[in-house]
Amino acid sequence: MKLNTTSQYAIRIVTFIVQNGANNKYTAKDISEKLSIPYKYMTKIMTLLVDGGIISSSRGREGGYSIEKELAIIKIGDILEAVKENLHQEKCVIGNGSCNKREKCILHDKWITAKKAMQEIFENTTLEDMIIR
Amino acid sequence: MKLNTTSQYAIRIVTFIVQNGANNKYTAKDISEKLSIPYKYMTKIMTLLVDGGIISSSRGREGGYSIEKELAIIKIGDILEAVKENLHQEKCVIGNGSCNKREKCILHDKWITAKKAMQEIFENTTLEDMIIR
DNA sequence: TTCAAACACTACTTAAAGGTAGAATTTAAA
DNA sequence: TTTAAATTCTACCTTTAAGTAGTGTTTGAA
Ligand code: SF4
Ligand code: SF4
Repeated sequence: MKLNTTSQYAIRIVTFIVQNGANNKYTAKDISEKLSIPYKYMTKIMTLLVDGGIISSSRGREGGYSIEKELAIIKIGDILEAVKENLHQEKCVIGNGSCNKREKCILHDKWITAKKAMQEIFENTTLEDMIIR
Repeated sequence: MKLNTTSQYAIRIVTFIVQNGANNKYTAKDISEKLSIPYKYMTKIMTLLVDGGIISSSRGREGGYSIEKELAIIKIGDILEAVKENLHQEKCVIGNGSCNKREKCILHDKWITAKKAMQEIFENTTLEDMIIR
């Protein structure tokens, strides 16, 4: 029961930047060393985050990554979307497709509760919320 | 955010048997057709469930699978354990290893809530609970 | 006692995720 | 204007999960 590695890395990377000052510039080398994420793998993820509008990058000497958007408008879910984690899985883990509005198993309500709790995190937590002061 | 395919199949298989009468015998062919799970893949999972003590099997003509244990003592978590799903992941998805009792991020309490809800399902739901009457 | 119907075992193939390598491009300091 | 430091692009390798194939073993009805 887990997010895939890419998603976990993505969250850690963004969190790291937010925590250390979102507007500062961080090089790929710096981030990969600090977070112990393989350099090449990390840069691949960075490109996804840049394409997804989460992170802004500047190339060349003195270049690096930063976050220029308002932290309050970027949500955890946006990060996951940028790295293509499938957030809105329709079928429940137990679902065989045969259950519906009328017939549901006893797990249903419990399951929905757990699912909601997860999605609440992804959809309502912004980067602003994640700063430890 | 999901259980792996093997685990999902396992839950569906056991649920199917429970739902249609746990003490009856079901052949691999029957189950794989009814649930649309590849035959060979399914039998592999069945062996895990048999080894894990969830399912009992009888070979030969008139053989098949059934559940002879008390349904009330088998938990969803037991099924997942039998197919080797990693249930007790220590690190949280955001965790970088640096957080601890004293320092925790704002997500922590929400995260623990969601995690607990999941584990509650796995550890407290028995097969008995899953019967739709 | 035969033999077909069932599960079990071993080994392989395919697909997807995770990870690596190297060259191309961009940039600004020297 | 050179050059080193940075991101980006394309292609490949490795590992793990998912799925397939074939053979062996067990069992009970005929
Ligand atoms: S009733 Fe709800 S919990 Fe049960 S299998 Fe269907 S979707 Fe899943
Ligand atoms: S404080 Fe809690 S939620 Fe935040 S990273 Fe650490 S374990 Fe995860």
